[in-house]
Amino acid sequence: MEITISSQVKDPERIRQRRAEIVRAAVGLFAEKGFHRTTTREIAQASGLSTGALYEYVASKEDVLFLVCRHIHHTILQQLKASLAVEGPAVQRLRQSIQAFIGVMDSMQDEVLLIYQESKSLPSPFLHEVLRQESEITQVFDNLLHEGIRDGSLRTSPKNVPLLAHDIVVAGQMWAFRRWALNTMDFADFAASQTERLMEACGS
Amino acid sequence: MEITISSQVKDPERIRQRRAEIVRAAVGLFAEKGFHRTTTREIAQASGLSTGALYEYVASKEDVLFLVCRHIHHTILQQLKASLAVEGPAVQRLRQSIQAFIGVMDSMQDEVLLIYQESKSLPSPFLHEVLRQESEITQVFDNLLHEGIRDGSLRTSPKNVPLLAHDIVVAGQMWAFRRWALNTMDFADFAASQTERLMEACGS
Amino acid sequence: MEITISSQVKDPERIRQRRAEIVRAAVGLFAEKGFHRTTTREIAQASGLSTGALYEYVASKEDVLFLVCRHIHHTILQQLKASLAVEGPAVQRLRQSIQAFIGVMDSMQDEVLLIYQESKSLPSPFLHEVLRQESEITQVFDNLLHEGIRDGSLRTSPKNVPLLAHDIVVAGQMWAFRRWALNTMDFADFAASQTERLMEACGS
Amino acid sequence: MEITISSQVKDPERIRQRRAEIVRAAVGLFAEKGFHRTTTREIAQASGLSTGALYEYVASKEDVLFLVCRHIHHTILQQLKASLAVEGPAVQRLRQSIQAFIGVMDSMQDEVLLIYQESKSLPSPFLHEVLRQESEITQVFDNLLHEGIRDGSLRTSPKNVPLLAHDIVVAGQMWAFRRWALNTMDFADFAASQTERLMEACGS
DNA sequence: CATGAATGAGCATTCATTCAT
DNA sequence: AATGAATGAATGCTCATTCAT
Repeated sequence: MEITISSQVKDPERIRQRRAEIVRAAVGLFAEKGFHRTTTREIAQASGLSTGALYEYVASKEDVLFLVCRHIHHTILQQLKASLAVEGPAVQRLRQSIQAFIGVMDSMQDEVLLIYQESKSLPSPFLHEVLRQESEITQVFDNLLHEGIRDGSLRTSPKNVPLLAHDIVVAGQMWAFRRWALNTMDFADFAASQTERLMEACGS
Repeated sequence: MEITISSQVKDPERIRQRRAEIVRAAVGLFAEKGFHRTTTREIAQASGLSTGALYEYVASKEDVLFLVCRHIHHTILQQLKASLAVEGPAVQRLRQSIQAFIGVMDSMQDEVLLIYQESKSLPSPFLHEVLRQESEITQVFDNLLHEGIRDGSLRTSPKNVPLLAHDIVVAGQMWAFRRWALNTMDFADFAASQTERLMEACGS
Repeated sequence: MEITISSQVKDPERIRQRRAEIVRAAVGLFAEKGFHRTTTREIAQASGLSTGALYEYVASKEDVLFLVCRHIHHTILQQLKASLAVEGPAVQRLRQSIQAFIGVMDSMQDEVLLIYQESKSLPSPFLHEVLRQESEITQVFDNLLHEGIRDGSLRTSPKNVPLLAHDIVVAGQMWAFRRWALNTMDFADFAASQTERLMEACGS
Repeated sequence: MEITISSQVKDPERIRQRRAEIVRAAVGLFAEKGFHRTTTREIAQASGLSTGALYEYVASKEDVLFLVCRHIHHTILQQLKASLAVEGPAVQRLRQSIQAFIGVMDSMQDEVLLIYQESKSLPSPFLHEVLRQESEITQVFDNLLHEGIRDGSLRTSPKNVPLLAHDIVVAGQMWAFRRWALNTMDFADFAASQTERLMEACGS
């Protein structure tokens, strides 16, 4: 199910470590100069690898981009799901999750922007996997909204749910991709305003 | 104020015509394969120019990208401003503009996506100009919101205005940049839902 | 029918000239160091072209190899066919052709060796064309043999013809590909001996 | 006299076994993809060795090619010499040897082709040894021809002998290197025809 | 003004060989 | 002896830009 990136190296633990280094290095480079303007030599060097060693852990530059995108999504999803581990009516968990999500968007501005700008450079199967992961994020809110409707804590129609879920995600991500305009604004204000607006839109 | 792209050619009308061709060709190519994967040869050919002639109307590939972005913004702004030419309370003009804007986003999906994905490849002065134009779009809604507060047709605080304006723009643009997920949805439904949600958020 | 090698350049005469240069340069390099040990940079330089210019006349290194092989076969065939332009019984024209062919093998030792050693590096469609051309050479002798049988100047069975034709070709080519062993021998002796032996085998 | 390929390993029997594996693997790979397109990794893997272990039995990729060529020649010579162990006039042993040789060419088509196409990649001292072995094969026929002249079973002049010996070898090898054209022919027919023709050329 | 051939720096990727473990 | 990860020079090819005609 999960896409597997092939490696020449046998030790899985070493692969894990080196790829973590590669991703760490590449996020910085891609965020700074973009995927196409970053050379594999730069990625290798910034990862502490030789030109050739990079290709022992990855089969192409596109593989690196995919690893980067996947890592970003994993991180976001993990933090988002952690925020769900509270008791109470769905409306409360929804608010919690929106706040958590916006917080993650703040701490991962570069990464979110990167996905917006570079994922189109992914080969088709990789792109689909990345979009699937992006959908998974939206799905978290989709599920919460349905729960809220079921337990009566949210007053909105199920037919509004899918779009509302997307609105939530986009309202959070914009802190990253419209940073150039929103940087005059205090993050706390942004987070509070967006949360309130979204909660109301969801019928809280 | 406006950035001027230099040209070897004297006749301004010829420059206008040729650049229109270049932009038309480049929008298609950039949308299809991205800025970096498009070659200047392809742009020239698709514009009906020779490789060399392209460089009589433009000094670099980045110039082409800038012309493309500027043209997209001009088109959007023009259509958006046309929607303002109605009488009545601001609330009514706001609704009109939001609907118009979402309509434009639908008809310019490729172009909007293009700006999201490729504007980072612009050299700094160009990028700033493009962001200024993007702000101009937001400003349209910003102004309408302030008007609505002044004429009492909108019940919201002025301090909410900047973010609300951004929310409106992003809520429209997402039809373009999340097309991969929203394509299961009918455009009319999308437009209606977003308009309602945004109007309520604005205190209509 | 004939395979066409694509070029970015429009002027066919210029293509002809430059490719002639490329072939001339490549024959020398391939003969000296082999196809794989020759770099495209070397080919370009030896052709009086820049690295990039080479690729205006050819799409890949394999294209160069094909052009080389085709040129060699064209030259051989042309000289071989010139030798047929005599009157008289087939037996006489056969002898003439064998002598001419062996003479060509002598003057094109490097080229014949090159085809033996490098044609396997051709992509499949090119390889087939090269083998077709090689067959064309054999066919010349095949035809002469049949003529000789018909006009009674050769006493052999038609069923022997195909193999005899190959024997002739190979008996000539060996002057090139077994040069390392035959270089103790005088060319005139070689030519005379092989011609006699082949003529007898053909039933003259 | 014999060239010795150095090894890091002490035990000669182990060297023998491992090199036999290497040769077996490399023949297949070289025949399939050629010397240059085969990687040392592939050779190692196909030999059941690790990348590093390969270099304990061989000092370079060229060493492998040499071992391959030498093994091929050994096999051919051994089978050829086995065919000489009959009594009778030289003419009879010659016929026997030609038939045996052509049979070997049939069973070793890939190997013979390999030597034709790849031996030029051998470093000079190796190449000379390989050519010496090739000469040894020719020498078998050279000797038989001289014997036949001495014992009166062959009517030809000693001065024809060297070239005749080469003709025999080449006439057999062509079954391998012109396989692409001769594959329409039955092997038995080929063997019979070539044997007759060669015997006659030798004055039987 | 227009053409399109030429330039050459730049890039992703490969692979023979080495060497620490 | 064996392993397999690491090295880094080398290579085929691309493409933005220039400039002679």
